[in-house]
Amino acid sequence: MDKRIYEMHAEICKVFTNPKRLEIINLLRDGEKTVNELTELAGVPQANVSQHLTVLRQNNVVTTRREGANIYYKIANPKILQACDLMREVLLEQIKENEKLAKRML
Amino acid sequence: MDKRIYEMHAEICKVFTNPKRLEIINLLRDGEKTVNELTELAGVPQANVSQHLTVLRQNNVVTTRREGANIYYKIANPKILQACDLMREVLLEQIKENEKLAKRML
DNA sequence: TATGAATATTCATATATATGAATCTTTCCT
DNA sequence: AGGAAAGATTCATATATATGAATATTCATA
Repeated sequence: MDKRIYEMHAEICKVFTNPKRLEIINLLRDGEKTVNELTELAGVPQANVSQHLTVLRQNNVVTTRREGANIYYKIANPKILQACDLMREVLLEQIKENEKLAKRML
Repeated sequence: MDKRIYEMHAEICKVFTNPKRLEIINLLRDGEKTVNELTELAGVPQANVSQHLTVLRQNNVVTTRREGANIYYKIANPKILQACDLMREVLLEQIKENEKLAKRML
């Protein structure tokens, strides 16, 4: 059937399993940024930022635009941010649940 | 700051990086199912289904309910399905884009 | 064309993940 | 109590991933 779609889906989700990549994605939330800007904002070595950007680019999560010596990165599809935000909501709800449970333990 | 949230977010996304787990999640879309039902529907060895269900359970992506010898699994939070659906839309849009590009190559 | 700034790639290594095989636990039924 | 069905766990192994270090590429400008 469409087992293939599950494989592709699993593959693209791998992009989101790294905290630094998630931070980069979040930094791009309000529009494009250069590698340098991302490097400074994320506080991670430039080479590492570049490695993560490569992963993001290869999976079409971001697109690029060259302007002189700079390369601007931006989120390719706003739905990606929506999905990330939904997952973050799920996370926060989980945390709240755990807190409730913890209180009941007292 | 909230680096910790990126780590948790990355962690929960690992749940979605396996095609069989995604299939299981999809099988649970319309309501709870037993391990046996999931095993038959997914066409995967029972032990492996159980392994994946453990991952899903540990990450609070599913919840369980015992009824006699059977254990029913269901999706813990509908937002999880929403997020999955959004990512699938992104994927399908990517595929369409690639097809367009391919046609232009002719 | 030489230099510097911006970005990308390669490689090595440590760590994590997926899965089959075997085994164990729980519950039901007689 | 004994056996069968439902589900979980453990272990070993193969494969994938993250990152630092070093190096390479691309572009702008003097």
